[in-house]
Amino acid sequence: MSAMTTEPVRPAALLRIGELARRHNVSPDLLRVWERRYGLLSPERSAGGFRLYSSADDDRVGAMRRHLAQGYSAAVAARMVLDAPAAPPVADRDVALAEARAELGAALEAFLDVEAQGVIDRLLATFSVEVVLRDVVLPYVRSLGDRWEDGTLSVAQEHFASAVLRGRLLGLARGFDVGSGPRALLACPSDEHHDLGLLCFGIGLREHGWRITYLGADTPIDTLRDTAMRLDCAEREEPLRAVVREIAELSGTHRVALAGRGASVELAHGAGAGLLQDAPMAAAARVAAEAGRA
Amino acid sequence: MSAMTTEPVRPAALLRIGELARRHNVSPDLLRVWERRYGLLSPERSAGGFRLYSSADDDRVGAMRRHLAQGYSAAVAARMVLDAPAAPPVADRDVALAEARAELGAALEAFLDVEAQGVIDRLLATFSVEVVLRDVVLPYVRSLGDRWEDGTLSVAQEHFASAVLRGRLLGLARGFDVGSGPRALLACPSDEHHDLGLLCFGIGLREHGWRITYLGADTPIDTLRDTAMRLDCAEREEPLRAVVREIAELSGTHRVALAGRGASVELAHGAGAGLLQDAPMAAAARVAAEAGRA
DNA sequence: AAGAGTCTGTCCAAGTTTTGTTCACCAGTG
DNA sequence: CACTGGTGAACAAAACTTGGACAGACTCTT
Repeated sequence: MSAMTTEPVRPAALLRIGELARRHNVSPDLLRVWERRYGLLSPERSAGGFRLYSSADDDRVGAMRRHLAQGYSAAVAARMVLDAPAAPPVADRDVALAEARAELGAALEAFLDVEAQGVIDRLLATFSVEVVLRDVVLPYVRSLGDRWEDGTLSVAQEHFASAVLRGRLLGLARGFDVGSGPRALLACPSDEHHDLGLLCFGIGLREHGWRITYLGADTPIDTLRDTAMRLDCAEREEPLRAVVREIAELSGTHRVALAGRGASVELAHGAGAGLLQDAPMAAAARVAAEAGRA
Repeated sequence: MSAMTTEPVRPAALLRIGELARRHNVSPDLLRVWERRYGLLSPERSAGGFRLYSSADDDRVGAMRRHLAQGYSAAVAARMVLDAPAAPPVADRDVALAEARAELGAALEAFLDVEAQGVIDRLLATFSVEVVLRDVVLPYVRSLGDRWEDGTLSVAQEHFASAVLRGRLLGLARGFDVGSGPRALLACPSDEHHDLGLLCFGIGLREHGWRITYLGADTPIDTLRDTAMRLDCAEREEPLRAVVREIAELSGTHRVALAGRGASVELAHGAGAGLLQDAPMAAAARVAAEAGRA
């Protein structure tokens, strides 16, 4: 598991009921009642009889809360949690991913940090990074954008969701420049602040052995040029419009590709740059394959 | 902070109980009781029977306190400390921190992701989150800003460093809304894109038991208001200027504080808001303490 | 549409455990 | 001598336990 917190080891991390309750924003009474009625939890006991919960119990409470947030009744939710270990040979992968997407959205839009992180943890434990990004994170990011334009989503919800996802993605970006593959310099142009797609693309390339230098949102074209020169990097990607002349210049010495909503065939052609029209993860795979062939 | 120039913390230096207690802001009685009940410490004795603590004991007390702050009960915390392998001692804390800061800067400015991550890993293994943020990350972020204005640093370097640090900080922000403490809603106002300081402040508050909802950079004032209403949150922070009227309005129903370079006494006063002028980590400690007293 | 039954989270009360502090009294240190 | 430390017992507050009662929201039946 790649994205652990700072806690080094915790085999014996036992929590008492108050702390577990606090961590999930739930009352201690409720935890006891879930134990009594549904057998959801089976904590050890201290010498004096206090409940001591393991991290497995902790996970179960998180799952329970997620299911409740989805609208399941407590009894059903508990049953689902308890049956879960038997279920992970998930009947249908696509269904599981779709459900996860919905859960992730529900959690993020209700500002439930812990639950959202739990969904991502579970996904990463079951599926590859590529699949998680391609089939859950990116679709959700796209829907974020759409619904933000609609006004269906508040700016705060969009910001919160972005912050949580950016944290996870940057966590996955550890070791971005390790290895000996070709190097990609990734940046969004000036005034472009939506960098999550680019970040996913970078992680995708990384999975194919590339080294990434990630500059992120709102990067002026000339600092990009300078950095491309300075690093021995051979590639770059970026989404937008009227820096065509500079891009054209740069594409003389480096391979440049445009991507994202602002990119078009004409724009790319005019700048002498490549165009990435496919989805980020697919584009990453393709680019890596092409570079390998060359 | 510790102007105890009497002794330069030689590894062989043995502390008596009063000094150890003072260093950790804990009563001597408590140290004795931790020793008797949990066997946490095993000090040597002076000829006359006084306890003499080694630096390993010193570390154990620090670890104990950290676990306690995380919500573990004393018995469990002690067991975790005793089960964990002892960390190798650090010769001189301040020197180590200064060196780490230099290393971190060098790595980031040379676009060396792995090295930078390694420095942070090492720091977090040795020091508490609060210390690392206060004495390494925040000073470096500040110098980033300064040198960016100077032109000493390229935009790319600044962007890269920000991205790496933001990733780590957001990683530390996991479980931001866990618990039952007061809730803080954190955001930078519109057009403010430097959120690292705010993020550190949030982590600091978190360490003191607050729940955080983090919206990040460039958040319009009205979405902030709506979200403050929607969550039961009682607090908020944010750095800037001509949304004074809206802030004034909001400060009627919620506690509001301004911070950062754009904040001034007049501005805060005009908006009926508080002002955080001290360093982020200190401000976090202070705010938490004040709220606790109230 | 009213009533009965169910589900679910909260509240209560009396008793126990855990944990930090206090106290009384004596001893070591400088 | 003034101050700090050692010991052990007692203490008080916080946290927890058990078992049951209970109110609000549903669902099902009549």
